[in-house]
Amino acid sequence: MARATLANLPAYLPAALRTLGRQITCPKDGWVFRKGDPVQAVFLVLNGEVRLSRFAKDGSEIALHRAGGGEFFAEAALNAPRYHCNAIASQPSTLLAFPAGKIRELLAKDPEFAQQWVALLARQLHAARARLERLALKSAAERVLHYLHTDGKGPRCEVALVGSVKDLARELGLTHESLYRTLARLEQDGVVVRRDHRLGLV
Amino acid sequence: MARATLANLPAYLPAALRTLGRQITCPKDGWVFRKGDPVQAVFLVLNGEVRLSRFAKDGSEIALHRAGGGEFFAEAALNAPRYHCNAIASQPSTLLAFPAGKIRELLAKDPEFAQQWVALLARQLHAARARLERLALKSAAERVLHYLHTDGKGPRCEVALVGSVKDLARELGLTHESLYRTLARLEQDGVVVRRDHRLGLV
DNA sequence: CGTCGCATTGATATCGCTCAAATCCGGTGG
DNA sequence: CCACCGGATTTGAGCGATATCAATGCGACG
Repeated sequence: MARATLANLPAYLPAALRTLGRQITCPKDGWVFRKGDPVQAVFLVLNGEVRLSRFAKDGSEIALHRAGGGEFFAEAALNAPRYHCNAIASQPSTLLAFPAGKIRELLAKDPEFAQQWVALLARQLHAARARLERLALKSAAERVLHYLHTDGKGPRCEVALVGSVKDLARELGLTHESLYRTLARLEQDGVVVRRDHRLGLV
Repeated sequence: MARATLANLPAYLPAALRTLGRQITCPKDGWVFRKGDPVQAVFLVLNGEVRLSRFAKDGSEIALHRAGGGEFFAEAALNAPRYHCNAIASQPSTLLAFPAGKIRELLAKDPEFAQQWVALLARQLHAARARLERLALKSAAERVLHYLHTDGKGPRCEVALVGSVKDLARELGLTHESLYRTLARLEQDGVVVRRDHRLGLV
């Protein structure tokens, strides 16, 4: 039952939303919504991963965003009548769906919620801009170092390589072969270190 | 005097902010704020460009974001006590500074403003993700066509080339030489047309 | 009239992409 | 327990598109 998920809820989830989410599960490659569907909800990923994407005319899929555990997605849909991209689970996932109408109502009536929601959007915007700046870099090594500087934790700018290196390659807009070679060269040059499933500077 | 800038204010600027901004000018390479400074304001670029950056240990500057005319920056600072990056003018710039305290107050007390602010952030997030999708494309021609499809108006997907082509090149993550060649080839192949200062399909 | 920045085109170099192959590893089923 | 399989990882070779460097023309502006 839904209450069992309360333990998994992220700390930054606005209090007003804690009882509003309807839990849904999605198998790998299952569709959460499709481009053009009427907007009904905003989502929070509890487990798994959902990718937002569009399909080019040649059939190739272009990812706009990947939302992992603890992340919202489709927040920007609040002002739109229809979704403008597809949401597909990259892994078996459990989500919380928050009715868009309720959220609009809260924004209008609950100042505290509005502040929390603004903070949430600002965080996402910040992350998107960092990624944008990263993709504008021309060399693979620059992108890796930019990633460490913006997403790394602690003095060593360490990041956990949670999935496969191929996933990181997608995040950086590189082929996995290029990323392997770049990581090998950076490590050989003493710029980064890989240990266990962590990557850091020095 | 500050009132003279009212004509330049973007249409999407929430009404509550129109009298709140303090205009400041910044020379090229002038600092707007530094990492660690207490957060005092959120900014809107009227003219010029401001880059948000950090400095790596080796002294190299890593850009997190560049904000151009009509764009806000440091909106995410509303929730933080101190700025977490540097803001430096890449060109001589004029900005509007909105006191962070006032904005927090408005968010708490003015539901209409809160909704407008949320809509503003959502629009920016949407635009950022569209650009992300574009930068993930590998070929210059694909990026140009994606730009026309997403930002173009009307059946011909026409866009006005407001600034220099160099500016568009930067937006697309290309050198201006590559963009010139790509546009020439696309036009020669009958895919796009350039007339006056407009670019469109067919 | 000189200077400056944008526009345009040419020549060359470079870096990442593509195709290819070998190895490793975990899981699965016999 | 072992054979097998699929996916991730890693390295190699070559190509091609874009970056880079360079040169010229052009218009604006002082």
